[in-house]
Amino acid sequence: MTQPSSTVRELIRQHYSDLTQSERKFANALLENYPAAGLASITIVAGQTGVSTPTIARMVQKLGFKGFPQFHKALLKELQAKVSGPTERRANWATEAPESHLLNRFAKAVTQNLQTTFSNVPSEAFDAAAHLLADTDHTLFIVGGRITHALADYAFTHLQAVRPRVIHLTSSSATWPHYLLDMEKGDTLLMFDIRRYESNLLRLAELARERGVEVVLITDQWSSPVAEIATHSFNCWVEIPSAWDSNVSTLMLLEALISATQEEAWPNTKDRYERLDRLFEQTRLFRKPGGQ
Amino acid sequence: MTQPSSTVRELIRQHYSDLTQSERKFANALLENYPAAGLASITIVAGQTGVSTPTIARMVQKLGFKGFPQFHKALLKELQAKVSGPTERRANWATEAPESHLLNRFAKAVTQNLQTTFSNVPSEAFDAAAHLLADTDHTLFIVGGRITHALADYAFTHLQAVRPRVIHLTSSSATWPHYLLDMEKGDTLLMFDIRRYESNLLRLAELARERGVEVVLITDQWSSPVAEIATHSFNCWVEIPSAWDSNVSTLMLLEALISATQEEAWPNTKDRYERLDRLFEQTRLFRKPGGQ
DNA sequence: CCTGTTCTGAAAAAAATTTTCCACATTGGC
DNA sequence: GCCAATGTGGAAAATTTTTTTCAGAACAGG
Repeated sequence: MTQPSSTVRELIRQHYSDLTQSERKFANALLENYPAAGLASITIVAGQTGVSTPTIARMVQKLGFKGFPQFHKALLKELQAKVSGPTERRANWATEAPESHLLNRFAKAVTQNLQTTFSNVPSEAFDAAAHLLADTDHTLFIVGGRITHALADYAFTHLQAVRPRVIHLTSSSATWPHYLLDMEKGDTLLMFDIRRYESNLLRLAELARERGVEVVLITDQWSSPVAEIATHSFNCWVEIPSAWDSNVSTLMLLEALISATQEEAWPNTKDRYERLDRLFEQTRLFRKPGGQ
Repeated sequence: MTQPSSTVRELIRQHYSDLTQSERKFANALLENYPAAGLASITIVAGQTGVSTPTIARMVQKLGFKGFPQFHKALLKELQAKVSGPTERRANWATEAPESHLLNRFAKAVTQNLQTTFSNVPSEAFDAAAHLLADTDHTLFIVGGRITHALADYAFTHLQAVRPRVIHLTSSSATWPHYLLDMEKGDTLLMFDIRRYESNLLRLAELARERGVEVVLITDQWSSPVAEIATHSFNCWVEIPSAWDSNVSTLMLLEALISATQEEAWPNTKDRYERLDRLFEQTRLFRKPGGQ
């Protein structure tokens, strides 16, 4: 029996791991268009999702409802409570929180940043940079600054899964000379430098350049001084109403780059991914995936 | 025939004078609880209003619908449009690259994720979580998984600037017992766990909980098992057309949380920020900012 | 008080929706 | 590569919903 306190949304999350592929298809559709996507008849709902009616029927039973009508009723009750509850206006995209809530202000700023960042990425440079990152004939070095260290770490984790010969320069610049020693012509250095730009990153870039290393730079909208010597550099809009900078757009660009790199290197990467999966399986560090 | 532009609400106003007493009873009930009161079956709707089914059927025909099902569909469409409405404007924000370019496909997916994530954040839980993170009377522990380690790192770097008593649990779970030793009732543990969920994180959360530690969880749309014991948990939409998951929305939620934390702790934080600035100045690790 | 009109809801008929059953397809293990 | 187990959708059966019909109630006006 469905507990009175739990919303359908919660029920879906609770039972998500029990759901089959087709059932998840509906679950996702519903969560993305909640609750409207579940309020039509089971026939229509199934048609919109692209699955059969029995699939929907089975799924709502898994959630604990006796049948689709009961599920329908539950959704409706939630909708009723929501509308009559606080104030109706959920006009803008956001939570039920008022316009002035930090969440909404934040959403606005971040969206703006993403949009500007995207419309300023030159696609040829992007493709070229992805090509460099996918070049397994040479070594790829990654380095970040004080804040961007975490981004470099993220890039390293993913790129290491995609290709061999990836090296993460630890944040302590004292060790950098050791890495420089191993850099060769044709290697690539992926750098992150957003304000306050760090002088030792500039020094590192200069020395790498002298060795014939290609430098790919991800920086903010004002451009780090490294941009002048980088092979490719990308600007990310980072300003938010706060004392520090947002790295959401930076991460998005990075992920897009990783994705492009992966696409380019796919034939090799696929095998690598599967091996990685098996290794994780063996070390039993991870449970079976909850997701698909 | 129902005009495509007019809402049911408008139709009711237009035809109100044609309606009989019983019909108005339903019209009022619907307007007061719009649109939920009209989205159940005609039988239920009639029952709730205290009139008979033929009355409802006659009325929706007066409004211009062919039958109740068509009326139902119109209401549903309005609801759907309302939710997805203002955000739909993804316009032509993108680079000069063609629609099919990876950059644009990526932008689309990420935007969708951000939007869905945002509209699923419960603002009370958000505020409550920020309150926990800002509580300097207790220690704040931060931990992430294999991929989310970078996010935990990012959170640590920022929160450490905001407040004292922040501890980052290194990714090696072998050392976690040491940290558990120091956890006390009222402390907070900020966790990141996206699929594939890691069983040692669940164990850690359980042990922390036993010690009376508040657990704030940031997870994906399918929810880590930790969610069941967490004090507050937040779902981030992470799916992109790729073999791995995007953490853009995760980072956004994290940054929003940090921002809220900072706002809450500001009187104390301000001084802390200024001291940090002076320290950086002294160690000369950083140049003067290039930005504003 | 009667009559004609309008309104209303019970009940039957019609039209759907939902559920059940079963065969086919797909997946994962050996 | 085969077999068992599981997942999926078509189609019929069961159920519910919607519509229609129609008889009686309410009301206004004479």
